[in-house]
Amino acid sequence: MARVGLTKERLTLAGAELADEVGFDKVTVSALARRFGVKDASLYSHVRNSQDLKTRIALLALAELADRVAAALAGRSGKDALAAFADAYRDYAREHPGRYAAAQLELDAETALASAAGKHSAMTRAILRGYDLAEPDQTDAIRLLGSTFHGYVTLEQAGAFGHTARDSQTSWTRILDALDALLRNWPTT
Amino acid sequence: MARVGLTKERLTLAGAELADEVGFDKVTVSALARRFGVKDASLYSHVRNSQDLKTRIALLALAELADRVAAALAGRSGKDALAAFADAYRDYAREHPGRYAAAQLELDAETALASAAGKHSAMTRAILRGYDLAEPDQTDAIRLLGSTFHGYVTLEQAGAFGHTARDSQTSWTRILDALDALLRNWPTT
DNA sequence: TTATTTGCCTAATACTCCTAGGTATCTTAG
DNA sequence: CTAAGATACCTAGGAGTATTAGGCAAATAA
Repeated sequence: MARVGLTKERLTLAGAELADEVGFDKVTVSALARRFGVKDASLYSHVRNSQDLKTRIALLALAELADRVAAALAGRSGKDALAAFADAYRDYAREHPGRYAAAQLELDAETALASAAGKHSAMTRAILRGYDLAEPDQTDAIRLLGSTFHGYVTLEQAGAFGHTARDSQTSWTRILDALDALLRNWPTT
Repeated sequence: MARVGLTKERLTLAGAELADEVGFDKVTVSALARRFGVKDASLYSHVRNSQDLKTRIALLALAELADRVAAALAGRSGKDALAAFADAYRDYAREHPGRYAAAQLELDAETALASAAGKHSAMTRAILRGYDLAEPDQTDAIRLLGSTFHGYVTLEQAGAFGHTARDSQTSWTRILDALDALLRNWPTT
């Protein structure tokens, strides 16, 4: 019996690929074992359980996404940064729907701290440097941006924007324009 | 063996309650059977399968949500309507997290047509009547609003806004202010 | 080469989903 | 009011997934 060479890392990566192919919720220990041509039980030397596997995939996705966003953001500011951030986000979700869904997995406090989640919020805050917003408006604006991007990407993935004449790419661009205008002219209370 | 009196409707409602208690993804045929004190197999006289049960819960949630939004929207326009719509949405999600998750279930085309989904998009469009927006800006604005509300509610539910000083209710109110300002002053290309 | 680690296996239990076929309870027509 | 039919719920059982325990063989270290 030739060994296949399983490791945490290979399982996590294969799990992420599987998620992109069939959906994150269909990533299962047995499906992954099947993919490697080994028995289910063999995976348990490498991951604690199904939840552990999913968490690892989620952390992988968060890290990948953070890297992409960081690269996109480098050297940009103002609306350029806003668009780069948003596009990095959306592109990742479109290229890797399963991984994106994985990144949405709610992590326990400890795991979240060890994840790239902190990096994400720092980067979101960085976008606003190009706009003149003080606290607490800044926090509100961050929440608005995060909500809008996440919501758009989720709804787009669910096919919500595919059934009308207006194509999704155009709406996306116009929404970025609108958000930019809003940030430049944030209403005071 | 006294009969419990199962029907599609009671199963669907109990499924919705179960979803709110333990999460939509944990709504299972066996859990529901346990709740009624009957055997798993007994449910299959009333629902076709697990997917059918989930779809019914989703349709229930969509209909309930549409009713709430319609009631909230009645007699309001402009920013009032915007806030009423958004609050109805968010309140429903907070009171019924499982149902709200169910409403996100992707339905096949036929089921979607028979659902309250059409009513939802009509109502979203109705909000914009108080603002001076022509097509295709209107479609873009609808997508922005839908994305932001859905994204905010989802992230809030995931606990994303609970760990900083700024409380979520305040951000929500300010974001509605900001969106109102944006709609009143939609940037032209 | 031997000793040790460890990668993968078999075996077994539990839970969920679902089908087939049976029995008991309700409903309704005569 | 009773017999006939419909149907609510049951038992039995097969298939897939999650997980644990313990074993053998392949890789690695001594």
